[in-house]
Amino acid sequence: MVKILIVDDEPDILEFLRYNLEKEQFIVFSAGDGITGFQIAKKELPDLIILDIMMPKMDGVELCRLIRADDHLKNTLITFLTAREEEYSQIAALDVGGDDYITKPIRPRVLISRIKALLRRKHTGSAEMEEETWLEFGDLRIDKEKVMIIKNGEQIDLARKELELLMLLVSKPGKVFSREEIFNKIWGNDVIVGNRTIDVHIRKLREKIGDDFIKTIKGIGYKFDF
Amino acid sequence: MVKILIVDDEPDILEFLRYNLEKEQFIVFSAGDGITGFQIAKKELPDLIILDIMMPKMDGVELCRLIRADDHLKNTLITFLTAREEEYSQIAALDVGGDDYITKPIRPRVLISRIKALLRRKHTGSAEMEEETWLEFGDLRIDKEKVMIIKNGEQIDLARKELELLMLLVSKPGKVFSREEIFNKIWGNDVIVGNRTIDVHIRKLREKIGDDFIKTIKGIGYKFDF
DNA sequence: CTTTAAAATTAACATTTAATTAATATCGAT
DNA sequence: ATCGATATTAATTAAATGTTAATTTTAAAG
Repeated sequence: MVKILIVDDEPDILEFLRYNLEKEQFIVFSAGDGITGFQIAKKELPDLIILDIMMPKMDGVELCRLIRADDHLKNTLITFLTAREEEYSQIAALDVGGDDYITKPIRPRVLISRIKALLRRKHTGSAEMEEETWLEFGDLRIDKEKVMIIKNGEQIDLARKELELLMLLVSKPGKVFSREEIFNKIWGNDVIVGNRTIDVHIRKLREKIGDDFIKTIKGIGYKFDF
Repeated sequence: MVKILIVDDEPDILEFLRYNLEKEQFIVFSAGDGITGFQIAKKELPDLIILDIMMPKMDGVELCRLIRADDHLKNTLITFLTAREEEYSQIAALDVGGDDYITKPIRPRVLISRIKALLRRKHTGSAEMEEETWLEFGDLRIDKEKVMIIKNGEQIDLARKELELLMLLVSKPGKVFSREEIFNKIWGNDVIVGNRTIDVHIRKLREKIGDDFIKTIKGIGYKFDF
């Protein structure tokens, strides 16, 4: 029986997670703040702890440090919950010893499959490291390794430049990339291509992944929006 | 005469499966929901039941539990149908006592060969889910351990480089291997060969195993696709 | 140590298609 | 309404890959 502890200050989220996890036969504990969470963790020794990053009193990162410093808990799996925007927190989270992070809004299927992947990884020891090479945004999955996307369950191949462009935009969701920046990163400073080239690639991408993801900021550039 | 029961809420899928199974001389029953499915199963005692995981009223996993709990049906073979995405369902499905699962979109050749393999396994009475050391892609079987290829039941001899190349691609189905990567893994960093060498080997492979399996991603590399 | 057949590689040429350009239309701010 | 920026579509280009056959290498057999 796998025990999971959830630490989050929002009751709605606690309830939502509890419901979805219990449906999958996990044993769920929950706490509304980091201090309580730490106490429960020490008592129950869960297999996995899901931590909200933003919390009053003690935030997730802080609690994670505590857990990693505790002899009985140091090997416990930790998954962070973060709002999509806080990408810096995500980095901090993994720095401080998190095993994974999940962005809000939480999608049950993603949540469950990530958790199971984590647990499996721990079980099988290590080296296997079934690295998830894909990113998921709503009904869009971007699989870099397979050079394709899955949109509504349908597989679509990308061309090289399309993939490069998409990965660039996706590397910082929400950030606006200027045309100049895109040229430099994808073509390099020296290569000279006409100024409609980017537009055409953007168009092909939109055709494949849908119009909603890539937004034009006129006079400035493009951004991947989600 | 082998009897197969299909339970799926999508009429299109039912019809598609029925067509393909009857073509193979199976006797086919079908039901549009779990409850009806269970009734038919008790009456007809099929050899194999194909269950869609996602269904209204009673989902496939639930029905599977029922079947496994029923004295007359508990040994019936069960194959799940899952969308490619629902990785976790697949795990749940096998947990709950499924014998196999097939991902949508369903490929007739794969379907039939999997079903036959299942039936064969049951007949030969090997009680335990013997670990399959081979990979089956439609009518192509690749046995990694025995290092041999069987196409349409006929063994194909591959030359050494051909085999190495195929094994490399198959080691991560779907992953795109760059030419550089292929060179490094098969020839080694130091050996220098002309740049059409890989193409020629790819061509010979395609000649032997069929054109559909190895896909070119221009500008990036090749992938084993199925 | 040849001989021989298969395999691997190279070379020459053909074909494919992603990437780019070009031409024209549309948009959006002022 | 105008102008600069972006969108769209189709045509073109250039690079990558496909194909075939000839050549070289390898390995096995005599």
